[in-house]
Amino acid sequence: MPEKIIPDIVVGRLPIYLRALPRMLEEKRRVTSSQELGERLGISAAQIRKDLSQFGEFGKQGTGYSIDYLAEQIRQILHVDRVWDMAVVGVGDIGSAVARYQGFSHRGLRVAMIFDSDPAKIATQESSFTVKDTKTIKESIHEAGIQVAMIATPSQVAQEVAEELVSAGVKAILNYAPINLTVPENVRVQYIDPAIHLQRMTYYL
Amino acid sequence: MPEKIIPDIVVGRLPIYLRALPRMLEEKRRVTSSQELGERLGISAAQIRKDLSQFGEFGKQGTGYSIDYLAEQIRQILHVDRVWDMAVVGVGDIGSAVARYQGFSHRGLRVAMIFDSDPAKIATQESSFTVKDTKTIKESIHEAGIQVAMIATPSQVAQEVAEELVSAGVKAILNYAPINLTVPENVRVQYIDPAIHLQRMTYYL
DNA sequence: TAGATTGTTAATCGATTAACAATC
DNA sequence: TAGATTGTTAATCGATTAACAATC
Repeated sequence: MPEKIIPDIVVGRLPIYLRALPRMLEEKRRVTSSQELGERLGISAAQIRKDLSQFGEFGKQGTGYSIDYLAEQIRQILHVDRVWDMAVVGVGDIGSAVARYQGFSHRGLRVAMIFDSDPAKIATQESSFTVKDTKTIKESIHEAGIQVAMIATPSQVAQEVAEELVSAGVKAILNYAPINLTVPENVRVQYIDPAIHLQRMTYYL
Repeated sequence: MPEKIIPDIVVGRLPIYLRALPRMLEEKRRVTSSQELGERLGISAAQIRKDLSQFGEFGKQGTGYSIDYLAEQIRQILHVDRVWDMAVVGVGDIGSAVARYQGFSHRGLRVAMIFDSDPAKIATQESSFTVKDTKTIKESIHEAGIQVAMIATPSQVAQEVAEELVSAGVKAILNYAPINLTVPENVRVQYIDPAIHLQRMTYYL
């Protein structure tokens, strides 16, 4: 039975829907509609219904969606109804900010390990972690069964770090280095580069 | 004369093209083709040619594109052939990492001012900046004529900070707080939220 | 000249929106 | 019941790709 292929652009919107739902709960809302959610997010109601309907029927005619239930369903779809251990490579400004960030654990992710190649940093304490030598990436990550990693190294070494991570079994990489990575097609990469986002806006200034 | 409207998705790819070009120069390349650039970026050659042709004719049949010339043209299109001053609001882990980041200036941007509301931080030194009181946002930013800002505050105050920035004349906001902002339609917002990118990948794990 | 690669058009593909029957 | 809102289909819209004449 061939599994239905969901467009990547639809998958990409699910985390945005999911992020909004706990905020609505905080406001003591219990039920929402595609229209209300759409207005908050600047997305059309039709699109939200269409996206969600790819995965099942989560709403009730006349009433809308139970916020709690919808959030739980999206968590399951995205596999964040569990917690994924992550490795961070590069303990510079960004790497340590990420290591200290408290916001991941509610969202199905957690930093479990950090690496650097600088002898002055290796074996020191950073947040609640002892910095490991990047030379041990393959062994440590493989042993821990970690599949998700963030690269926060200088651009020059990002590609080789990526290859090391892949050989250790990593399947999802979030890259903070401002460079395009080449990885096998069964590995996913996402990029965070503030300058890219900013240049996208300066066009309109 | 109505100016041609360029799709936002095309504008969004220009910074990606631009980022790759100086790297090619470093490798002593002087000329490239849509095919070569496309292979590096995982984008089709036809799309790159189509995108660029929206803005002019930058290549030569049979030869390709002069890397130097193309980069300069894209910089002009994106208005990063100058340097934009930016304000950073929130001097936590992310805010200070951004304030210290050296990579903006080559790309047409520069942090010029940082703000926090914590009395323990106001007037202290952070990187090369003296932290200003968020209460002075409107006055300081307006006086400096700053149009670009980054929000790196807790989510709870991000919306009100955004409104303050807008009233000070800011037209482009990069938001690190994991929350959707509501702004007037002449103001652009881009979001950076690592958890969103990560959840987009855990779907496939 | 022969080979390569652009810029552009037309064809294809895919995503978004509008509309509405079903139904809570 | 009347009103509201879903899930889904068909229509529209927009983006990507293929193909090729032009030309360096």
